Amino acid sequence: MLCGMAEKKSDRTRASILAAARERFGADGYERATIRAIAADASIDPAMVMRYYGSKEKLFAAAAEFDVRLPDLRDVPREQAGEVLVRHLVERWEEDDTLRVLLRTAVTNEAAAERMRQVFIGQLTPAFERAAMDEPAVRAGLIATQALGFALCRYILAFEPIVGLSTDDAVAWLGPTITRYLTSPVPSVP
Amino acid sequence: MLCGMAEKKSDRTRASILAAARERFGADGYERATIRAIAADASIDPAMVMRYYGSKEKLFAAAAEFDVRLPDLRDVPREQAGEVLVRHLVERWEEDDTLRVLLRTAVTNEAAAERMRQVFIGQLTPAFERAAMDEPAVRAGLIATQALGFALCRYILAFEPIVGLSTDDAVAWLGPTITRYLTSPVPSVP
DNA sequence: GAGGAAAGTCAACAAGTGTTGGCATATGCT
DNA sequence: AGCATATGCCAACACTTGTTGACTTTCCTC
Repeated sequence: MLCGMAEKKSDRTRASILAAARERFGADGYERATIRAIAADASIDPAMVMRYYGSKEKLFAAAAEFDVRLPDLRDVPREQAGEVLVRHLVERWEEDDTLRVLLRTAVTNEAAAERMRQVFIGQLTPAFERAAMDEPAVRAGLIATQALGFALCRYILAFEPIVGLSTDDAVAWLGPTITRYLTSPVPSVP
Repeated sequence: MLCGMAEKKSDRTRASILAAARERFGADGYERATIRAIAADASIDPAMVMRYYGSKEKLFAAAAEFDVRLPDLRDVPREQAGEVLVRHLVERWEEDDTLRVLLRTAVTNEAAAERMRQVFIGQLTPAFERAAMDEPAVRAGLIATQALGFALCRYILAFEPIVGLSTDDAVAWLGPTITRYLTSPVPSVP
């Protein structure tokens, strides 16, 4: 078999290591997710993990690679922007566990926290800037508080009333909040 | 010195251990906060920590002892309830680092997560029940998402736009959200 | 002051961590 | 075939962790 092909053997194990890493990091956090456990999940020797990714930190960096893939908010009217954004975020959260990895680890790992800042401030702020909003950074931050708080309570802390919400329920509750953070004039504090 | 007095020597070191533990747990999370580091902060031998608290888990349990001390919401009109609650929570957060300890650790430590559930669902829900609200658990959960998300972004992840908010700013922005979660009729999802 | 408990120190253990180098195996090319 | 390279496993390392037991010092009571 001539190996210009994409399907090399090593690529498969590389990928299975990454999958196992994501699961473990997401379930246990950075410190408690051990290389040995990840290797066991991938049915492989711990040394292989080092061979392929160099170190635990680099493996984590690979596992936490992420892009929010924001929808273009200029297409939707301001009053629906909140609901569109919430639905996008919740669905994104549900389909991809990378965000859960990031959330679990960002609390104790500075590199993960930095990436979180990049994603939620660094990607949201310019998007709002393009939509010609005032105070785009503050609005991005506020939306991050509600979105991350929801994810924290739903996926990490498992608050029953929040876990029990359907996607539609969540959108119906959170949508207006996000809309207000997007559209409300900056409150003047006396 | 007759030792019926309250000021025994051991009580002081006990307290200094607890203070150091709170700081370390709050700054580093459960796993990275080592007994040795806590002991060093308290200028004491690691063995003393075990002598006084038995184990790391018990020390953590002592350090995470906490009560929200909710204000009585029956006194305030519904329209201001959100602002009152937010102001109370933010101030509580600012004055006492126990909540930060809890937040940092709850993400990886199941015992801390359980306590978080007790505090935010177990204490908030019955308070709303007493105030004769419908769906008290869901409302408690939603308020928890916004409150915890705010704390996460402000104290743990250090999102600059959120760190920069004054207490009054925070109340002005979050107050209406909490009020809506308290008062809005349950959205009907088709 | 003598006796005894309380408070603190020291060194060590057993277990688990990330990480490394050497050695076997298999795989693909000529 | 035979060689070279990629892939994988094993055993060990250096280190840190929570935890323990024996020893010394300090302090209070008699």
